[in-house]
Amino acid sequence: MLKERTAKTKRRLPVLSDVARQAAVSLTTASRALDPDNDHPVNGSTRARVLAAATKLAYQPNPMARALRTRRVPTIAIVVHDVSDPYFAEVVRGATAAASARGYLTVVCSSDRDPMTELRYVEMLALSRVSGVIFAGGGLEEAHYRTRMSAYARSIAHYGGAIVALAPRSERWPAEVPANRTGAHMVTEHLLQLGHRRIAMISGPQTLRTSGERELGYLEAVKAAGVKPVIVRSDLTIAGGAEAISRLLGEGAPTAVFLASDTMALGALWELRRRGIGVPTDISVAGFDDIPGLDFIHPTLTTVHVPMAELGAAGVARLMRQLDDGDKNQRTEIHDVQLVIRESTGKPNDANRAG
Amino acid sequence: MLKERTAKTKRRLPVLSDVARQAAVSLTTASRALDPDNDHPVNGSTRARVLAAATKLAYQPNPMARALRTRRVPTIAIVVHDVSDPYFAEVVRGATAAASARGYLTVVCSSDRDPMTELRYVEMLALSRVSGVIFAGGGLEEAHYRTRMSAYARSIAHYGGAIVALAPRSERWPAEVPANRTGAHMVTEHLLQLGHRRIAMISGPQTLRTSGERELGYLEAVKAAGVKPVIVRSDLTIAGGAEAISRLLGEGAPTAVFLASDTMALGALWELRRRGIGVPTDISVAGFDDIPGLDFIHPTLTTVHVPMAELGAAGVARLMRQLDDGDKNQRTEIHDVQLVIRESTGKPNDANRAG
DNA sequence: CACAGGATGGAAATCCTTTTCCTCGCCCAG
DNA sequence: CTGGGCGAGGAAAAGGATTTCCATCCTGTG
Repeated sequence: MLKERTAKTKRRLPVLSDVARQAAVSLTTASRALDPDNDHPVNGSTRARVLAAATKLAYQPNPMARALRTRRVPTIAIVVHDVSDPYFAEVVRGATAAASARGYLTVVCSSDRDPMTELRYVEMLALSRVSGVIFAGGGLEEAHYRTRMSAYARSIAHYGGAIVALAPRSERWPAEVPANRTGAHMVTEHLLQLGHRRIAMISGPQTLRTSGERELGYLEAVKAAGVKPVIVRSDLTIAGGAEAISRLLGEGAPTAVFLASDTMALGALWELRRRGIGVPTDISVAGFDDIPGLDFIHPTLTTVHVPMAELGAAGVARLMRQLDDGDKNQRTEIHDVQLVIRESTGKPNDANRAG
Repeated sequence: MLKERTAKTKRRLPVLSDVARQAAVSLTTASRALDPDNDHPVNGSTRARVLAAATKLAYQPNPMARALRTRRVPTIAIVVHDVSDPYFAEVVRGATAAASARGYLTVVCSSDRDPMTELRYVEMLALSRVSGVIFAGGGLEEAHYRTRMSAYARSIAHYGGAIVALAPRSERWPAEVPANRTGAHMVTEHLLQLGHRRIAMISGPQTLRTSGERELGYLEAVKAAGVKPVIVRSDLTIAGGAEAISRLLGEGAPTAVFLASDTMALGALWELRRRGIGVPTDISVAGFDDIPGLDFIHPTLTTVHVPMAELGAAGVARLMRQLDDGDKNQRTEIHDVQLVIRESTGKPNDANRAG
């Protein structure tokens, strides 16, 4: 007897049955008294007794037992292309903060832009029955990717998990995305107003819808101004930006370049400096996203500000609405972006204007 | 009958009892056959039958049920000061990749350097019974922080969870840390060899052991060279770096500054440019960590390379050794660092050398 | 020939909540 | 006066694996 008590006191964490015993009620009543969402009536004084017992024992429900029964775990996941990419890092920061404020933990899955890795992650997530999954990046188009992904998505939806995208995707998922087209339009307009007439765009892979939307904004702006559009595409990486700008230089080089992401712009600036081409004196450069630290490069980069952390938080909020209110809204919410003018864009110089 | 079969086929995921039935064995045997670590003997042909049934049904064990029974979840956590800080982002990338290779998901907790937030996270983690927790940053010294943290750590250890630190901490946890002292010594030595005699250090908060170790390396080097040490401290942020360097300028300003982190160095470079002070012509600047992107700032920053992703992966490996082999080793493993010389450090100019 | 002990398999307990289904009074309308 | 319905509470099932404990059947040994 004494031994048993000692063992209990020392070793085990308090469980619901301890609370029930302490409050002299059944497990059922204890559970109901502690769950504010339960609609079964519980007498006020009984509830108070249970609550007191729970407090006294410092009882915390066991998440695993609860998860097993409710088939849902108080955890969400966010799938990104690369956590160490500043864009995604910011989104993750916003999402984890918003999730933890609601008592959820956040699993981060960094696919390194590999479709197989991403699929493997999503399979693990579906199996783990996470409450929701946020896809922060666009879809990685590839042979079996789409079919397998939609199968996993169905399985997640099937057990009641929610899904939200933070970038335009071919799947019809609820989404919170930045105003890609408007932003691209704004930055192109900015270059036009500076007097540029030869404005090229360096975009990401054609399979990425984000790239497509940004191209659209660019195209609208240049066409409206009667300027001939020039688009080259490359990887959304530093190396990709460097490689792409090389292709544009030489005969008939543009006087301004708009890159579909700041990461690529970093690569372009790097390559231009390597070649001794002045920015913005010889060529103006603009990016997109406004990742942190753009004030510390040289020259500081003109870009379009995307509210990254806000997107992450909005994704979590959307997830929670689906989970709590059964929100079935599939609409894509657009988040405003802002033009940020820094040093890397300026008027075209005479030689270029003449050429 | 038919209805039952339909329901089974359509709706539910296969569970162990389905496999057992299919293979005509008991639940017990099915479980044992599927678990390679189980030492209870199972007949070869029986095992084959179970395996075949599992494959045929595409059976995957339910992680929640398993977690409830084994009191452990196939998830680890990493606690960082700020996920969007490039240093931590890299560590997280390394850790998540290593964890997923072992079938573990990774929860990321970004404390924003707030002790209360961090404690709240760790409480959630302990409650969730994550298999292990990696503390990537140093301890946030504060009133109740240490006692509460050690209480949570005990509770984690109590249920069999593992803990690893990736920075020196007051708690005696197994740790994988960079060679802070050696690195600081190397970079200070580099400045001495360039001919600098007035070398100041801008360090982080005195409570952070990482700062302390880096100060030690600096002190050893300057003292050995007969140079007077000057240390000022500030926050490990961009703003902190900018603020600290302002304090050093003016009368008797140093000709070289070593900052305890690249983030601070970014702030210092920013402030120096704002004041029109040339780097490295007027003053040499060196950082620590070698966060990604240092090639894109101007001037590129001399620093000490810390293998961030490798630290994250080593942390996971260490966790796994504790979990699998019961490794009780509490030692601190030191990871080599490397001096990376870039543009921000150079010989002191004559005016300074004279002054 | 008897028996210790290993190989093999199964029944049932366990992990801890949540959630059916039931009771049991009691009050009110018909 | 009686059946319907509501407030309150409980017993037991469910959720899906792992892990005791046995129960057999063999085989080698003394």
